[in-house]
Amino acid sequence: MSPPHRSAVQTTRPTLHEVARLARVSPATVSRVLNTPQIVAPETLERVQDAIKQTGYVPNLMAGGLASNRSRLVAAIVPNIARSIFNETVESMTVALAEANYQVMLSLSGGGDERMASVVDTILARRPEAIIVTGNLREGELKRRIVGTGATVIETWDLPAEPIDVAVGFSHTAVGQAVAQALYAAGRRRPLVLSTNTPRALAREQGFRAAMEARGVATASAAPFPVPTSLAQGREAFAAACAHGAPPDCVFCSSDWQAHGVLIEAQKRGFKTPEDVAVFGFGDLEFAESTEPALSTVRIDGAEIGRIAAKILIDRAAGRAPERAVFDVGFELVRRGSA
Amino acid sequence: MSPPHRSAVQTTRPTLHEVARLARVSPATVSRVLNTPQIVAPETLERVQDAIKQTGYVPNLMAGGLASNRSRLVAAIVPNIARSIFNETVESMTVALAEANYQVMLSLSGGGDERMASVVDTILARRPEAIIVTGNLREGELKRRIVGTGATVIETWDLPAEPIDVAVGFSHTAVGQAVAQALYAAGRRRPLVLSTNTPRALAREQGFRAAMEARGVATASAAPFPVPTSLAQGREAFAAACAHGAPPDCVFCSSDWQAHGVLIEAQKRGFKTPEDVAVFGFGDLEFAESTEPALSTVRIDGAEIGRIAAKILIDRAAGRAPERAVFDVGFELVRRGSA
DNA sequence: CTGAAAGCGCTTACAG
DNA sequence: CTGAAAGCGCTTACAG
Repeated sequence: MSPPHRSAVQTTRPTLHEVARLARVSPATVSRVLNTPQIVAPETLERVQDAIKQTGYVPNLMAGGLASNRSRLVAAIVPNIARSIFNETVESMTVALAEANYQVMLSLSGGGDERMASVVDTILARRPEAIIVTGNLREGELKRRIVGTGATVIETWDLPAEPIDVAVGFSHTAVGQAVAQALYAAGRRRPLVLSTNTPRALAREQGFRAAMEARGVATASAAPFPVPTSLAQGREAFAAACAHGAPPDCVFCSSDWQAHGVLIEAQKRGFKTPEDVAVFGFGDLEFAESTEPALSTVRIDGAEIGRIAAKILIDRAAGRAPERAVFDVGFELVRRGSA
Repeated sequence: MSPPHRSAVQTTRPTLHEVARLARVSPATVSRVLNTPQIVAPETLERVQDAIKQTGYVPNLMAGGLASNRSRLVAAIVPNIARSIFNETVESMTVALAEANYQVMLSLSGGGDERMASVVDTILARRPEAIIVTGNLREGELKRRIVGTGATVIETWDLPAEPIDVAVGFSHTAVGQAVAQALYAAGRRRPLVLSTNTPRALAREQGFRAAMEARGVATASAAPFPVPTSLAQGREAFAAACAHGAPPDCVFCSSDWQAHGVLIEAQKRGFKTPEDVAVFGFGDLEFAESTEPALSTVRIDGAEIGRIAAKILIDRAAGRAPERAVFDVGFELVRRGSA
């Protein structure tokens, strides 16, 4: 991909050998300066570092990774990045891993099973030392392929009963229960749940429904929406709910987007929030505190999930096993004006 | 990072040599099957492909990249991914490049100049064949280092007067002018502009201001906000504008987020939109059509920017120079209820 | 159409 | 603390 019309440009980079020659040491010593500086003599160190600066040398990590069998690469598989709740996790993990000289390869799994298969091949071809999964890694061939690599596998944003390796997340069922309890305590008896077609959103719905049922309250639900969620889904669902008999007196949404949509539609239809209808979101996205009224929601510390994942990886690289197989970061109910 | 407590697991992957042995061909032939299948005999092809399937062989791209001096890697530098307007561009580029067997490395430049420097080193260490920049690549050392690699450099989301190499974007000045013209034509004479501290947002503001001035109208502006933008910024800015004498009769925001915030705050203060105050956003984010009233805004085809960037890279890899140095994807004024 | 051989730029026991 | 040497897993002229 080197541009033909610029082929005259000097494009060959200095190698470790050239640095070694300039510093009058062996290539091995330059390698040590780069990777284990503490074991090289101070004067040598300085001479080599000068040579590195002088030549503008940047190590070739393809060569380094091949020789050392350590790619210093972590693969993160997410459904998408356009409007993803996982982005904060990926971002904080990327920053934390960068300090340990690891780089994150983002891979998009959205777009169906065929794409997922080629995504996995593409990932494995780079020999990542760890693979972070958000969303679902379904059973089967792919999972077996990934596990077979021996790489650390971290599942995030959920607490699987049987983690593949290590998991960092929280209980979606518990979230549903907690919201149901709060809404019940506030006197709500005609709940509506908006869900999506993901296992985690469905787990929240189940938790909610079970907790309401235990209190003798039946829960209505809208057909699961596709992800990513949207304002439009919330508006649409609330409008539909109003069309069928008695409107709900509270709505538990599967995202703050949907919840904001419910807020807008309810207001347009003359409902007062929270008096006539209480609204609960999920995610505590940045805008949640700025809606009118401000959104009550469930806060997940996505950045913390990323930080913990990074720590696990770094510890493993240093030969320390993780303290446990499952890390529960919990969640927090944030009560604001809408419920 | 191989987990100590699982060290008994078979973690060595099959190599190209083993595939070759199984298929009873030379390693070179296996390599050809992988990279230039059209030049190998049909029976040989089949035998090798069987062996690949049987062994579950996945090529090692560190080795391949080292040997061929082609990393098949494209670096994308973005400020952040948590709430970034560039994500659609990155996503569409990633998908388009995947089909050509290129992988995108996402790098986060946010967090100041020191981080940017180490980000660039990290990128260069992987020897990407191309580097995509969104946001700003300021002059100086870093830019020189990047250009020095000989990699294709694509600047996106703007039309620089002197592109480093190739640029894909649109004119922010023209956007500002177009919005000003539309608002003026709608009879608005007390405009307010909300901007951010980025060169592109400032260019839009300048374009807007100049176009209004040419029509004899002065433009008020709020102090530039930091990115990423938010609902809160819009609410705050509109509240502040109302505190100082005559409120604006139209607001041009630097994002749909801000615009939505203005909508909310205006409504809360009893303003009618668009009668009392017209609101224009920027970006045509997914939620823009679902606000109340629906948001008038400027649509940018971010995915198209990504697709064009991918095409340029693929063409270059095939030895075809891009048709031109600057690709203008334009923009579209989307008139909905708010202006 | 296929193979033998050299080499890509590093790292890492091993020896001193 | 440092160097010589082998090797990581591929690709690619070159020769046939």
